[in-house]
Amino acid sequence: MPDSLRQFKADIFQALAHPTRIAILEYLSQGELSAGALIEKLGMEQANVSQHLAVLRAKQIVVNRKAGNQVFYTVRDPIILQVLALMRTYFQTHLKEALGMLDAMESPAETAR
Amino acid sequence: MPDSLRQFKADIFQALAHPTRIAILEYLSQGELSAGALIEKLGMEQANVSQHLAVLRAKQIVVNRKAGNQVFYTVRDPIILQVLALMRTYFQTHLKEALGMLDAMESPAETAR
DNA sequence: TATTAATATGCGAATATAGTAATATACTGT
DNA sequence: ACAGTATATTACTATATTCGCATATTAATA
Repeated sequence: MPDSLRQFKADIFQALAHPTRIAILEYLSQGELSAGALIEKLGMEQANVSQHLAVLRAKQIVVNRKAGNQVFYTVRDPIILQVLALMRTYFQTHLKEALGMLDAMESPAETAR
Repeated sequence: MPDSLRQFKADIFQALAHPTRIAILEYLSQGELSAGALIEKLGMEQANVSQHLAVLRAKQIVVNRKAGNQVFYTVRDPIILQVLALMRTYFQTHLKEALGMLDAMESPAETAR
């Protein structure tokens, strides 16, 4: 497989490699949402969410539809949602290590005894 | 879902977000390989490959086994390979756009006519 | 114990990404 | 045309990633 095709895949993964963008896709997995609805659900700055949406748009992971004042987003290909679902499984399998990492970050005092 | 868990997923995606690391995982999907074998197959600098292996190790996507002089790597959880397989499907579905992007990058003269 | 082979690590430069604040654009209703 | 709402873009700063080079580590062998 030529490197350019691997670059394509890597670019998709790169687009998924941010907690906010994962959150966006998880919300969109339930169906179409407007940018404003996403901003509200995420509780984040408008500009910031808009930039993350731009990243997802650039890689064509989401598509948008303008309706008057608003812009509605959907996940273009459900395969992306399958990937996220697989990652959920992966996460559950390795929950222990994951929590270990989190513990180590959040309560370093406990790890030292 | 708490953001910390999304961060965990994002970190995994981040680890996958490089063509060299994708290549490494694709080679390892066929079975265990030594670092040296990977370096040879990839045709890249030893230090560079080793660094990419370190990224995959840090996220526990691969595990290593020392055998004397050599270090053998394997993909720890086949779910990761399923994710890559899904991405292959995704890629095939969107091959046209992907090739469009590549064309645009590689032969800008054609796009301007 | 010195030498070589296999692999990993540290460092610096170049580039990419993320967040914030400010501004721009597009549409709606008056 | 004007004001207001929804969304996108730009500019800037801080931080992270990647690569090449040099060096360190570990094991095998002379």
